[in-house]
Amino acid sequence: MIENLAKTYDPKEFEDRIYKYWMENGFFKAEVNKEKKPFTIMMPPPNVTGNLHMGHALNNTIQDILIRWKRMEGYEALWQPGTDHASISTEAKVVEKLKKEGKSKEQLGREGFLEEAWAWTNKYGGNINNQLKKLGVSCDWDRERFTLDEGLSYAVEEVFIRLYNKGLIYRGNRIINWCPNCKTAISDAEVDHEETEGHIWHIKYPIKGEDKFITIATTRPETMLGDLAVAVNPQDDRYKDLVGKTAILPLVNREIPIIADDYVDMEFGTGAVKITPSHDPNDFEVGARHNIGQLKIMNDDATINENGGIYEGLDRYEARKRIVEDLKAQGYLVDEKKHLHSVGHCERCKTTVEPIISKQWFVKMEPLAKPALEAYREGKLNFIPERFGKIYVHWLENIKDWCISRQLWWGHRLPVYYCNDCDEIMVSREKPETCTKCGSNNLYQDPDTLDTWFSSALWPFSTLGWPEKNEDLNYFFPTDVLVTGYDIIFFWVIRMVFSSIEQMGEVPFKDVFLTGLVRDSLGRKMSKSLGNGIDPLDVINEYGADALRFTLVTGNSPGNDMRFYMERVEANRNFANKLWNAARFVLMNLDEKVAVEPIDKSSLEEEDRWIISRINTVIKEATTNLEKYEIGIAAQNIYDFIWDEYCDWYIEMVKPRLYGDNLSSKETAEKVLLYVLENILKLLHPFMPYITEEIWNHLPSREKALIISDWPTYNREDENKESERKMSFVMSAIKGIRNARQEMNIAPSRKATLIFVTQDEAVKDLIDYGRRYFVNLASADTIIIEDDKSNLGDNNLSVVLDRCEVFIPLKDLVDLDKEIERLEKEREKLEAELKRVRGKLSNEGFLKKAPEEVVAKEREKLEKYENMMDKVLQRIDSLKSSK
RNA sequence: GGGCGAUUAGCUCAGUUGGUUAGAGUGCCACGUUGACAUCGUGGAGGUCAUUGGUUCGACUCCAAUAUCGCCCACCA
Repeated sequence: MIENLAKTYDPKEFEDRIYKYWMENGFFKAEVNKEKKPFTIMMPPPNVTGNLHMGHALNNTIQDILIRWKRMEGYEALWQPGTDHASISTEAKVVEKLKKEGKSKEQLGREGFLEEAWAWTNKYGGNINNQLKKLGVSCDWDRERFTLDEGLSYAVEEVFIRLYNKGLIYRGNRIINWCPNCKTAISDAEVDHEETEGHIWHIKYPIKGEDKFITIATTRPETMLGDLAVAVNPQDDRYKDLVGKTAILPLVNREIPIIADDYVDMEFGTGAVKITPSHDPNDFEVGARHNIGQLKIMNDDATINENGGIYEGLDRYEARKRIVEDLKAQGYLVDEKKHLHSVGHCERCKTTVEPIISKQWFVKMEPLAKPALEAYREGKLNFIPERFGKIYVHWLENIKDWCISRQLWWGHRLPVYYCNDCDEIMVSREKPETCTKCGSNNLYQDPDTLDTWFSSALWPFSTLGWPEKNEDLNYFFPTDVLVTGYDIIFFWVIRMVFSSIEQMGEVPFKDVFLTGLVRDSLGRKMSKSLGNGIDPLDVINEYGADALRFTLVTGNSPGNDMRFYMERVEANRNFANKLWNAARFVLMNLDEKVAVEPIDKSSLEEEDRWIISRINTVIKEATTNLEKYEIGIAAQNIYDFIWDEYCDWYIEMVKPRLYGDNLSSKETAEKVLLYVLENILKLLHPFMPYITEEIWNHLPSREKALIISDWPTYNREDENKESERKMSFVMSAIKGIRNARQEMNIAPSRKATLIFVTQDEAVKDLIDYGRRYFVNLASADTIIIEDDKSNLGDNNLSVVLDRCEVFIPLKDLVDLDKEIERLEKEREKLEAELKRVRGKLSNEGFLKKAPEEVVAKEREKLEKYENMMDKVLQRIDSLKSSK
């Protein structure tokens, strides 16, 4: 008897202790080891000041499963952790904090603000890592990186400079998305489009020198203050004679040309479009083609600027209202209709984005997108599930240049300097002494910082020390798999791919595993504003990290959203408890000396061979499924085996041996129980690392920690189909007997004689051999085997099996009518089956074209069912006639 | 306007290349405290796999339409 486990599973008692044990022993560490193959995963860096939510819990659980499994398989497994500075989001939080203190960014100045931001980062920066630790993640914490680290910042500058020198980064005056609340430019990817109910107004512009008008349509009338032309389609007969003439902008009285451009859709609106080149991307293009100049009419906070005349100072929506009123009053408003259209919002603060002309820095995307597309087409990059490949391709094929400058302070400042005297641009890591063009020493650095995603795009190699050439980079890069949410493909996945190809010459990872969203029980997105978020830490606290992890990876296939139910967590906690108690049972019955002895195969009994064969198959199935990233199915394989086969059948079958007098048989049972338990713990470890390690630590046979033990492998010689067939007969007999007894309401405590009637010698042997199964599991006291049933009376329950009938004499308890009714139900079931099988076998096409083995299987079924049907009918007749 | 996903037991979901008596968890009903576990055991009820066609000897699985729901992308003022 061995030191016992606690009576009930209590994850709180050991989870933290086990995590500490792993950390103290350095099991998560990875280092260059030429003896081993590397396996690398880069953890998507969470926002440094963020908190763990279910999305993190999901993708980190998946990563941890993969890394633990590969570590056990003998790979040098590196899981690289770290955090992201999240420029716009962190800056907003700090600004808000300052606001509460009555301070502002501008008051503090850049230096002062950055001090505040670092203080904030240091205060909240550790939170998410501690939360991840609760989940059990086995990443190499010694390698933790932060996107604003010195090394990573160096990499960012390096890439910027390289791309600039290659002409892939440029500064340009173009239409960008401006967030008037965050007061910065944002990239296209950071704009969420939302269908919004607005209005469309038709406004007539007088034609100069004529008593005519041209009517345009717009959804943003305030932008007319910046109109520099009216455009029509050159094919449009309605307006042919107006092209080349001049329109007079109402309210403003500016003279603007009427131009012809293919961009205009004759079918839409009035077929005439106002052109506002500084406030609309299409108008910008049209304007450029016709060389009509620029006129910006808005400030950074979306109020009208000095170019807006009497509307100066008004907010954009106030200006819209006033302009519509004025147009109406002056008779220019022709029509006003409700109109559904898509409006861009700032992904972070939800403010309506204003397209606006601005001087910003851009990455030229086409030359970078091309090799990224090729890599995918050449199969160097796989998506799981595959369908996301299409999204990747579509985005890259339609990509536009990436606006990377942000009017923020928290982030990587552009390594760009300007000459105050001659406006020369100098890109360099350090501030140049003098202007490279005019020699002036009157230089200043660009105040802008880079898009956060510019630095995270480099994550797979910057974290390994790039641009320095080192062993780590050589060994661990490229990485093996990236696990992240599908909502981040554009922001991050694609940018890592083209950045890696550009800087490293190869893709950063082979596989991209995309997770779905974790939703609440009603299918809604978990969000702060709805207050429907479930805190993973609360769940861990109540049910343990293992139960949470199991819940997140089961009952769901890759890329699909899932609903989160506490009932499911509870069920998985119950599973952990089941395993806990099974282990407790094994240990209670295990002799310490026996535990370390090898199994003598010749002493194995039928159920031993069966369970060994079964675990062997499960090892194969689970491993294959993991290889296919079918994590949920792998988990299900293991779960079913543990609960149904190991606990419900094997442990129950083996009990008489453990309590019996045959010492050798008892010891064999102990060894097999332990052997299977060891393999169960290994298989389940990646999914439920805590409970498995805790139980493992109680096994007398353990040599080293479970986390670094060897992943089990399939052995051909352990597979035993013969034992599986035999056991499946025994189990179906037991089930049949239990079923009949319960249907007839005979309590399990009422022991009975079982009379097996069969002429099949093999079946006889098996029943004889397996007496104890029936005694223990089918409430039998005596077991009799007969050739012939002719002298058995009718006062029996009868169970029809394959090649065998069981009679249970329970004279006083058996109600004949009820028994007939029960057998009639059996008959109906068999009838349906027979009909199906006969149908198949009488179909000539089936016989001709189906594979032989499939036909043979159906023939076997037919024989079996016919045989069983005969017996059931005989029995029914016999009972009826004896009434 | 394009693209994608979902539709399977009351509920939430699996079902891996077409051949299973279509599964699980949960819920429901009945019975059960034999020393691993009531966070349990045993048995049961419950599904014409959204609809309609097609391919095939054979379709939950492949193809095409339809319907409903959801998501993503897109410059139509």
